[in-house]
Amino acid sequence: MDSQLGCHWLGRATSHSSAMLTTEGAHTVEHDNVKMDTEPHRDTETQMDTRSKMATDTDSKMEEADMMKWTEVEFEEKCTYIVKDTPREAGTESKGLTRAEASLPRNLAFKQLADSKEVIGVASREYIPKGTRFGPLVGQSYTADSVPKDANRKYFWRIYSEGDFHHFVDGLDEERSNWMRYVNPAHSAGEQNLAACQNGTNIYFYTVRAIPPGTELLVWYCPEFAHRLHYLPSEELMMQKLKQSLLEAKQQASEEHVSSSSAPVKIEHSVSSILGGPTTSSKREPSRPLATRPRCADSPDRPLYPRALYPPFRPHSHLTEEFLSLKTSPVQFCYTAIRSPGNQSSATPSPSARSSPESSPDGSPAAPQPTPQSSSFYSRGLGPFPGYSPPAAPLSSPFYPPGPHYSRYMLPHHYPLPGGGVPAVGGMFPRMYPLFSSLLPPNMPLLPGEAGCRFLLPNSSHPSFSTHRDFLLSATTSALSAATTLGDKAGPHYPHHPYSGHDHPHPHGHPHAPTSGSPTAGTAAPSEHMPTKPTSALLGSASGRQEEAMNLSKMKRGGGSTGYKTLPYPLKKQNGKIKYECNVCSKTFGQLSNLKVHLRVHSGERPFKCSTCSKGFTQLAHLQKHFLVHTGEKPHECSVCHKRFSSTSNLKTHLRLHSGEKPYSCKLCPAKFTQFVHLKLHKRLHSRERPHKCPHCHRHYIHLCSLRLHLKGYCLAAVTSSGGPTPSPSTQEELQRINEEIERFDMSDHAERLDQLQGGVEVEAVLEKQVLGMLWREMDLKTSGYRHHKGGASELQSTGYGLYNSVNETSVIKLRRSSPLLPSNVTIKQESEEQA
DNA sequence: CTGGGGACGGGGCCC
DNA sequence: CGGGCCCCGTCCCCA
Repeated sequence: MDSQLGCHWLGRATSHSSAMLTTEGAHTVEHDNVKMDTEPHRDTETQMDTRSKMATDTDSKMEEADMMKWTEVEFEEKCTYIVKDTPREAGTESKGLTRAEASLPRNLAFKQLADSKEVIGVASREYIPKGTRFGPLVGQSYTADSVPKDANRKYFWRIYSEGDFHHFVDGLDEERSNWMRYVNPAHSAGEQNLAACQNGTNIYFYTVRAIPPGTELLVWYCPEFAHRLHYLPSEELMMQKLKQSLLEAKQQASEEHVSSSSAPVKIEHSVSSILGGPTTSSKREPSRPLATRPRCADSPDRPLYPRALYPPFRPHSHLTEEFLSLKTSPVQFCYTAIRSPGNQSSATPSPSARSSPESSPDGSPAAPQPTPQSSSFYSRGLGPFPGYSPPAAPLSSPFYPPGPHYSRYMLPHHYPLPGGGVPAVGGMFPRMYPLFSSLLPPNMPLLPGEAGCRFLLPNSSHPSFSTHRDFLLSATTSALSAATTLGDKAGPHYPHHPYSGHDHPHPHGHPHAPTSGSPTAGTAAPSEHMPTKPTSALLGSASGRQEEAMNLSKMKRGGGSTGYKTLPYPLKKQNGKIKYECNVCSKTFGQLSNLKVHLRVHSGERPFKCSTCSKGFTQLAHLQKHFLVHTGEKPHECSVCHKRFSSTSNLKTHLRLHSGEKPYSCKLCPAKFTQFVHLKLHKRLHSRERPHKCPHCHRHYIHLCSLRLHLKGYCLAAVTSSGGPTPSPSTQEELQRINEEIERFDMSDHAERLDQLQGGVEVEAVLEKQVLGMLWREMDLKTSGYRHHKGGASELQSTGYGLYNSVNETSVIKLRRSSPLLPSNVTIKQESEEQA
């Protein structure tokens, strides 16, 4: 399908095809990284040229600047999308997946080495909008006292509470962690597409830019996070320092340098070491802002390197040289560095986790590295998902994550934390140690229309960095103050997100409740400042157009809504209770809110507008659903065939294909359909002109013979008007069935032929017997009392009209034999049957 | 014409 | 009270 083409490359996860792709990607990566590493400030141009032609610098910078001002609180509150981990299900182990691997959300894919299951990174399988939250990071919790002395701390994350160390989250054990352990760190602003934040006691990764399909996720601290860690706000600055340190290391370690062509070494580098300088960890460490490092009682002799990456303790390895020389593709470099023996991912340090649990804390040598061409993405849980071909490689073929991964796909920023998130604990801040192992840049071109989502530009000279300090809002900085600041700075181009109306700054700087789920509450909402149409940050970003940041609710009001607590007309009371009745269609609703929403149907008000396609919707939920069209998200998966759908309705319809349920049946023929629309279309077949109208009732027939049959005692109106006893309801029902059967016959070719035959009364008698005989047969089949009736159809068949069987054989009509209105022939049939 | 799917509108209900 | 979720229904398109 054409729809699959866009992302096809990612789905081609076979070693062959993916190798080709990876190779191509490697070149790009190399190219970008060469420039990035040598001339970091030019990376912006490179990436802009290759990926973001549609994005204007202004838009990107604005988005970047805004995002980089966000505090962790803002990240949490303004989060637009929430992607939960794939729920753990029984049998996952049998698929050879670790818990960490199995937890990968459906819209992500592991980057793997083709010849092993070694996970070396995480990439997007599809477009991921800016403002998407992943997480929380899962791992084993250790208090300072409970940490094993010999613990491998490469995956340690420190959770802070009110500035003090609270506990560790250890992602080492792949059976006790989640996929986030595999995410590589960004080493430049241009690469960064995730920002790590601690919300409450959990660590989340937020997308800080729209992520095109096939882009590796690369995480870095959010500004506030970095600030708390006393880290450099820009990873590029960090990288510069790293490179400087590596240069020093190279000089100092030239004698003990390990050839890059020799057996690869499992090289890991922690942020700490990077900062401190990799020459020697112990030597450089003092230069690092140790004061920022949380005091860890359990690591007296060695600082924590929770997610070490580059060779922190082996700064003289080939990795360093390669990194410095930039002669080797970063991809290759990455593979070389992280390759570990065996295929078990648990033993394989991915660039994100890039530290093998089995590896020594200081990075022991690893197995020979594969070529970069041998790496591949493999998508798990692909199935027949549009845009992603199920990987043919055995690595991934059996992986079909269960159920929707987007159970709370889109949540308002104020929504409670999903995924069992621990309730936020005020004042708890994370300490993060993102990895530096992967030099893979987001090398995939942007998708059309998403250019505006570009948040970070790979340019350290970007204002977002030059003003970075300004972003370092205190942990207690309220969204209000931040938003106000942003609003003042960003003005109408502030990159709002879909729900941003709630707490985004007003374009004119009007403060409002920052986190209120009810945007209107406490808002003066001067109409002159209220945009007439709501927009969504998400939508706006996806569209590439920067529309005014605005409050959805305000917009609704400004857009002509009936207003807050008011309706344009008084409500009536019924039995002392307010009757929420629509003054247009008189529909009543149980709640005022429902009525108000309903009134938009009549007013035409569509306050929720998609800034991508400008479509308007009456409800935000509809807009949210609609936006899946642009993102390509299909959160609902068929449990049988794993096909994915954007809506539950469509999934439900699809499930009928598996269950065989066809709830929409034609009353005029045996046809049944899974969708109502199909029945409607089908019914048109029955809508032929019917010139033969019954003089007593509404029925009319195509063929005269059918009318004659109908008039032969089966017209309820005629029976009633004839002075006879009023038929009982059950009898009326039976008559109805008979007439339906007559109508079916009327639709058949047999009626056509019979009409042409003009056989008169004799033929009609046969017809009657045949029609009713079919009814009997149906009933008898149901009751297992059927005995072949020699009349009816068989007789018709003998006269050349037996094809009618095909219709009646499947009739569901049942006729009670005791009906007083039954024709005599039916009675005879009954008797004969009972006598037999 | 049928079957299947995508997209969307609308309302009920819960939080 | 509004937001969000869920559901049903409808229309349209395409094979």
